[in-house]
Amino acid sequence: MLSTAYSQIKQELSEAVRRASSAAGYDVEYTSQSIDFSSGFGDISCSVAFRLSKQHKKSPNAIAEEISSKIDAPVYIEKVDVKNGFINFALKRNEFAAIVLGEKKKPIPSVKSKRVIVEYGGVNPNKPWHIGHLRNALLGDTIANIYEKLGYSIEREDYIDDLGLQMAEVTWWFINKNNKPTKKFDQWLGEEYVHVNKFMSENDIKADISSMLQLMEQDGTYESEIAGKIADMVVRAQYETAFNYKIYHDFMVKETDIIRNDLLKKGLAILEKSKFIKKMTNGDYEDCIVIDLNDIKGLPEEFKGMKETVKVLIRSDGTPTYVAKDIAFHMWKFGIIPNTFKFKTFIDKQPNGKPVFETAPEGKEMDIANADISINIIDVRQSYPQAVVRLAFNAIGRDDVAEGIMHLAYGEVALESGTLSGRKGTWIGFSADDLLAEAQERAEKLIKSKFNFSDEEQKRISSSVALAAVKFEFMRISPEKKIIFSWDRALNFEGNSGPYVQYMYARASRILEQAGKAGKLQIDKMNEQEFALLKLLSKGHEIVEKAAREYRPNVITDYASDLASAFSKFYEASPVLKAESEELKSMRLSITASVRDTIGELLSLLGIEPLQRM
RNA sequence: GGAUCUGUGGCGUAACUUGGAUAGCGCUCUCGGCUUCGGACCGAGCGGUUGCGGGUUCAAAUCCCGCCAGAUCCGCCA
Repeated sequence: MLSTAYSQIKQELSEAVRRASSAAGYDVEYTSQSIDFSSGFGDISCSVAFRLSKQHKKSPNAIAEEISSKIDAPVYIEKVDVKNGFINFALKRNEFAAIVLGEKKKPIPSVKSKRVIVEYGGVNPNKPWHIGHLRNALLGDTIANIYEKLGYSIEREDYIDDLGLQMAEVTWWFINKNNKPTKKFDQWLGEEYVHVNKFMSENDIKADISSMLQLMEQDGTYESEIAGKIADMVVRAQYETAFNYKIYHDFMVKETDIIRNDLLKKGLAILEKSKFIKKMTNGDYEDCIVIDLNDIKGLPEEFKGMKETVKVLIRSDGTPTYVAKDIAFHMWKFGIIPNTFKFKTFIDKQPNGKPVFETAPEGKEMDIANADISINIIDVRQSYPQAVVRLAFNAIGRDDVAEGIMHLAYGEVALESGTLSGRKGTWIGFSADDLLAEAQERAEKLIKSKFNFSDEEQKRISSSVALAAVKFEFMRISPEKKIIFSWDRALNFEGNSGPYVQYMYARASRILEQAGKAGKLQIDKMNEQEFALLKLLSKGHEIVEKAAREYRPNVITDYASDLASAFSKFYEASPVLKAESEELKSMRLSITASVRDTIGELLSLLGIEPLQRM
C-alpha cells in the first residue's frame, strides 16, 4: 500500500500555516505549494512569508516570525523556527515513523465512475514490433497500470490498420510473388516488405496497389480474404512478442470493421450539423468536406499561420482521410456513436489469463467504449492530426470530449545511424524480439556468475531480469524526449536500472524471510538513513498521482531508483536482524517491509516482476 | 512562413507544469570497503557559465521576450 503520509502532512501543515497567517493578520492562498521537504534547514520548510513581504512592506523574516509564533503545529512537529525568511518545521522522528509505518490502510478515493481507454500498440500488421513500437507499448501498458491503480476503470485497446497502403502493398506482393514464410511470420513479412519497396522503386505498380486497396475494402473478394488472413497472422505473431514482454490488450478494433459498420457515415452525419464543417463548392477543395479553421474562435496556436486554412475530412472522390476516420472512431470511444461494433474472441486466454476481443462482422456487442478519457499513445509526429481530432469535437460543441482526448506524444526511438524505417528495413536487427533475446543472453551470463540456481529457476529469473532492464531503461526517459538506442544502455543491470531495483526488492525480501513473523511495531531513535527512507516512503501515493497527472512513467522509475538506493544505504549502515535492540529491530523490519511492499508496487506498475531471489 | 518539442559535467538523465536556501542520480575515471542480513552493493573524490542574451522577482535550470542549434509537423498520405 503506497503511503499517503506526505500528502496528509503537507495538507495539515498548510492548514496550520494558513490559520496562523490569518491570526497574524495575513491572508494567504497557496500555502500547500510553498511547503516541501527540505534538506539542511529543518525537515519541512515553508516560504509563504516571501509572498507576503512586498504587499505588506515588511521583511520576509519578520513576517515569518509573526506567523511562526502563532502556528499551532500538529503533534508530529518537534519545533518551528525561522531562518532567512523560511519557516522551518522539524519533525518528531518517532511520531513521523509511526505515521508512515503504522499508517492505516486508507482506501484510495474511488474514481471508478471514470472510464479510461488507453490505446497503444497500433502497429501496422505487416511487420514485427521494433524498438520504437516497444516504447509505445510500454508507455501504454504502464499508463494503464497507473490509472488502474488509482481506481479508474481501464480498457486496453489496440487499433489495427488492416486496410492501409502498407497492407495493400504486402498483400499485392504476397499474391503475386507467392513466397513462403521461412521464419516468424511478422519478421518474415517485415523483411518481404523491404523487398516490396525496393521492387516498387524499380517498377510502377501504383495502379495495382490502388485497385488492391479497393478490393480489400469489399467483403467477399479474394483480396480482402487474403489481406485479412495476413493481418490476422501478423497480429498473432506480434502478440507473441507482446506476451513475452507481458503486454496485453483487452480488445482490438480493426479498420475493416470501421468501414464495414459505416462508422464514418454516422460520424459525418453528426459533424455536418456543425457550421464549421462544410462541403466546398469551388476552389482547390471543390467537392471536399472540410473543417473550416477560419471560422473557429479561439483557435489553438498550432493552427495559426498555416498554409491551408481548411482540413479535408472527405476527399472529392468521397473517400475519408485518416483524420476523419479517427474522429469517427473517437465518437465511438466516447459513446457518441453507440453500439457500433460486434466482437469475437481473438485469443481466449492471454498469459495474464484474460481474453482479447477483436471487432468482427458477426459476434456479440460488448459494454466497452463510453469513455470519459481516451489516452492515445501515439508518436509526437501525429500531434497535429490529433489536435485536429480534438478541434472537431470543439466544432460540434463537445468540448468535454475534446478535453478527454489525451495524446501522449512520445519522441521517436532512433539509431545512431538514423531513423528506424519499415520501408528501408533499418529496423532489421532491432526488433523487439531481437532486443529481448539479447537481453536474456546477457542476463543469463550474469546470473550464472552469481548463484547456483536450478536451470529452470535460472531461466525464469534471467528472463525476468532481462525484461526489467529493458523496460526500466525505456521508461526512465521522459516520454517527450527522443531516444537514441544503445545496446549497452538498454541492457544496463547496474545503477539506475530495473535490475538494481529488483535486487533491492530481493534483498529486502530475504531479510524479511529470515526474520520470520513480525511482532508489534516498536519505534526507536532512528539514524539518518532510516529517516531518509521514511521521508521517501511517505511520498508513494503522491508520486503515482503525479505520474498519472503528467502521463509520465519516468516519475515512477525515478522514485523507484531513489527508494532502492536509499534502502541500500540503509541496510549497509544498519543491521536489521542483528540490530542493537529489539525496538530497533522491530522498526527496521517494519521499514524493510514497507520498502519491499512499495518497491513491489512500483515495479508492478512498470510491468516488472518483483523477484524474491535473483 | 507558421507551430510544437528538445538543449543541464565526457556520456545517459532528474528537478521546469506549481520559481525557493548547496542543480540530484547513474555510467565513466581515481581512491577505499567483503571472517558482516546476498558486492547486480556501499563510501570518498574528480567533473556544471543549466545553449546564448535580455527581462520579471527578495529569489530563475524553472516564468516572459529575443536569438542560436537540432528534431518534427503544417498533404484530397496514413
